[in-house]
Amino acid sequence: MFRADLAKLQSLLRKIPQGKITTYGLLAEALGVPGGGRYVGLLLKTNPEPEKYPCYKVIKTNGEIGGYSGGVKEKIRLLNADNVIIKKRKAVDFKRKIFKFNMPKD
DNA sequence: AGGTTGGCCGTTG
DNA sequence: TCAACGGCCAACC
Repeated sequence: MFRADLAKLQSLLRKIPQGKITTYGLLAEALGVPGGGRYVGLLLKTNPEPEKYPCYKVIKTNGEIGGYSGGVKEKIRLLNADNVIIKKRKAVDFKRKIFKFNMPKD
């Protein structure tokens, strides 16, 4: 289950256009695990392949950066590179940068 | 607006 | 099988 979800996770993350971001909860829903935000974080932290997909685009629902395997500072820097302004470890106007996925029901 | 508490889902030992 | 842990979330103070 772990691997399968991770694969979907990668697929979803790759759909995120530059300048946009998403949240753990949102991803969880897209994965078919509503409320499993923690699960998503777990996936990203245990099987992190930053070279394969932009996991730094994933932030918390309230706009906070959350955490990052490579360090929050790094995450913030990457987000800034994606036109996402971080202020006081929170994303500015993140609400309109959130990318909505198509719920795969499969 | 910021800190704490309990609950969510799934993994791991 | 049980208990503890997470890159979380929402409700409460």
